[in-house]
Formats: sequence, C-alpha cells, structure tokens
Amino acid sequence: MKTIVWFRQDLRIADNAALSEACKTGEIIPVFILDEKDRPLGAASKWWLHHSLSALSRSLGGLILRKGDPLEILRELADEAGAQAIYWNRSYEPHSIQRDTKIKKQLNEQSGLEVKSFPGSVLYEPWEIETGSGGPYKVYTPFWKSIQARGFPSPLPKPQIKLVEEYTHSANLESWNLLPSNPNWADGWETLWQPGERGALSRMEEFLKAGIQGYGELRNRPDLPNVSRLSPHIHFGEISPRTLVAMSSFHAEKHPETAGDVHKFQAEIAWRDFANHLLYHFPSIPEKNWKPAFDYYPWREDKHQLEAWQKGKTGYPMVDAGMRELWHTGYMHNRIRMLVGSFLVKHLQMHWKHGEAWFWDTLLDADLANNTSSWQWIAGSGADAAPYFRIFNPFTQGPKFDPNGEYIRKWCPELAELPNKYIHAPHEAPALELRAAGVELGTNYPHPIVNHKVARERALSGYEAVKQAGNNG
DNA sequence: TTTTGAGTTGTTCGA
DNA sequence: GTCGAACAACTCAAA
Repeated sequence: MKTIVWFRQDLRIADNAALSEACKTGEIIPVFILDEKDRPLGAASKWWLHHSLSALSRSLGGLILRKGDPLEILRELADEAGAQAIYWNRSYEPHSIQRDTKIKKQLNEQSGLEVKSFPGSVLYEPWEIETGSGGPYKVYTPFWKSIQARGFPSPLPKPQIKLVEEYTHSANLESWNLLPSNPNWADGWETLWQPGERGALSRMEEFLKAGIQGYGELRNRPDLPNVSRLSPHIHFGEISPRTLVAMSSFHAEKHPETAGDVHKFQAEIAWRDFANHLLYHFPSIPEKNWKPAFDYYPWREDKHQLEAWQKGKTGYPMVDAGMRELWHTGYMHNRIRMLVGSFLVKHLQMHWKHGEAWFWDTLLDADLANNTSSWQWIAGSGADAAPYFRIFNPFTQGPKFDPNGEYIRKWCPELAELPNKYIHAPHEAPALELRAAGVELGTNYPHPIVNHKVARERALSGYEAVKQAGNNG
C-alpha cells in the first residue's frame, strides 16, 4: 500500500506516530503543504520553516512540497501517486481542527481513501487529561499533577522508511521565498540555530551536558546558558515532548544530582501541553480575553511608544536588551519575555494583542497556543493568570537576574561602559559617570519613556474598571 | 453538596 | 539590610 504522510508541525522522523504507522503499511509519500488560509506565518517562523523543511527532506530522502488548499492538494496527490491512505498527526489549533475534520470526512467519503490521524506533538492529547468531574483544567498545578499521576508516555522507535520510487512533482522550496532578502535580517542566524531534527537532538544533548545542572534556579538568568533554547525545534515538531521527557529522565537516572532540575524542565514541557489543553478547550483564546471582565480594561493606543518597545528604545535597559535580542536572534530568554510583556501591557498599558502580534512575527518559536495564552497570562486576562498587581519592575529584575549587566552589555552596547551600579538604570547615573561611559541620554540612549512609579500606579488604577466589571457580573 | 486549601515566575512598604 | 504583610478577591479542584 502507498500512504501519504502529511507533515505539518511534526517535522521529524523519530516518535512520529503517523509516519511510523504509515511505514508499517508499505511505501510512503511524504508531503508538506503551505496552507495559505492558516494564520500567516511570521517572518522569523518562515526562516525556520525553510531550513527545517530542507532538513526533513534530506533525512527522508525526499519531501513533496505544495502550496494551496490542503484538501485539494491531498486529493490530487493521492490520485497522481496512486495512494490509498493519508495519515497525519493531530494539531490542536482551532483552524487546523476545523480544516482536518472536513478533509477527513471528504476524502474518506468521496474519495474512498483511508484517512487516519494520530496523536500530535504533546505528552497527552488535550482531551486525555481531565479533572475529577470530567472537565478541562484551568489551573496549571493540578494539570501537571494529573500528568505526573498518569506517568510519562514513551516515545516510539524510529521507523524503517520506504519512499515510493516515482515521485510526483514538488514545488521548489526556494520559490516559496520563505527566506528574507533585501535586507537579509537573518544574516548569521545559521550560526545561532540549526533547524531540523538533527539540530534539535544535538541542542538537547548540549543542554543536558551544559545547562540542566542548576536549571531550576539558573534558567532565570539571561546571562547564563542554562535554558534549553529548544522552543523553535519543539514548535516545528523536530523533537517531541515525549522524547525530551524520556531523554531528561534518563539523564536524571545517570546523574541523580540533577533530578530536581530535570523535574523542573519536565514541568516546563508540561506547560506547553497545558497551553494546548487550554487552546483546545477554549478556542477563542487567540481572539478574546479569557476573562471577559478584561474587555473593560482601558487600554491605551500609542504608536510611538509601541514602536519604542518593538525597537528596544524604552530607556529601560533590561526591556531594551530583550527586545533587541528578539530582533537580532529570533529568540528571547523566558524571564525577559515576562518582563517585556509586563512592561508593554502594564507600564505602557497597551493591549496584549499588540505584543502577541509582534512576538508572532519575530519569534522563531511563535506558537499559537503558547504565545496567546502567555500574553493573556501576563496581561492578567488569561487562565491561571498572574494577579494584576504583579507588575514587574525592570529596575529590580535587572540586578536580580543579570547581576553583572552582561546581558545588557551584549544587547545594548552603548551602555557597555557603565559600571554595574548604573547599567540597569542609566537615568539615575551622575552626569560624570554617563560622560565617562560615553552615554548621552536622549541622544545615544533614550530617557525612560515612562516613569516607573507613575506607570505602575496608572496600570493599577486601570484594573479598577476590570474589578467593577467583575463585580457587576 | 459543601468545604477547604491553594494558586509559575512580584513589588512595595514599614517595622 | 532583612523580613513579613499587603496587594483582592475569586475560582478552581479535590476531598
């Protein structure tokens, strides 16, 4: 039998249920379809996708690329290639669910194809985990406990792949223009990232070797190499959560001193499951405040301040460093994501959707479930959200998590010469210190665009409207 | 059905 | 400098 394997956000060979099952039936026809009706990919995601597809194609020995409506393309392809079956791994995004359900029905009923879907890139599928009374979880901790009680599922072994010999035509990857040009803002990213399954695996191995020890604490330090930086690999499904959990558990057995850190890492993997769980059960999360009372929050609109945030010119070094790291590498350290998120939503009082959109465009790991639920979390409107009065103070977080100012010096080189004492708050430095460091506020580094204390109080008072709405039902 | 304990990531203020 | 309380009240999840 010939089976089409439709690759989506599972650009890997290992622990790929659809691929494994298809390989058991005979020859396979691997295809990736660029679905233009989907939420348009962000620019950074496009870069990653290009390289990940090219890597997958190499390791499979061929991959058919098509652009357009998946239903039509799959029907055509099955016809051209004489396939009898189509397999894929499930996605839990609202648009995908709708699309896939329709495709399954139509291809099955009208074309007589065997259409099967399999568990996607999660530990457990969103409906497999439920509360004692049978509903979805809305709080992370009990969700995580529930996963632990079930135990971690094991990854599947690598399948023996046999591709169909005669290939139907494939689009040329270059013709999709996923890579930037004029200007090529991703210049040099090949040295930072290695998209693809092999790169994902070696990143994980490197993390276990050099990052996991102390992860529980040090993962908060943007100046240290203790976070996994696996997020883009995970988003594109180059390595599965089950594999990550299995690899880290194995590591903990060999190095018992890292058991606590490994547990923490696995809890982070479960956060991703939680985001998918939420998105599946509450599909309006990307669009609407999860807590409706937040519809009454008095958001501000300020193009200039939004732009200052995007470009890393807020005058808050920790925020600016983060935003520039994002722009220059397609990535931002998790601790700093919270900080810049809090800053946009609270200090600048701008709607979380502005932040979500910018992250969507610039993050290599932009992921619908994670991105939208995290923005709602930081805004306070989301599930299990931070209390509204939890407003990060960038001037406090700086010394706490970047004590030597190394992260700032890296991304805000104009501040590099400032002593540690002032590097987190240049506006408080004496004129003499500023001059000695070559910093001219308002010229080569901005004054803070808002005053911390004032902004904090304004944000807090904004929540009065939410509270009122909450009280009135 | 009711009760109970708890809830990722913080900051500020005053003793 | 350190420490604990206040910030607010509500909803969740399980017993």
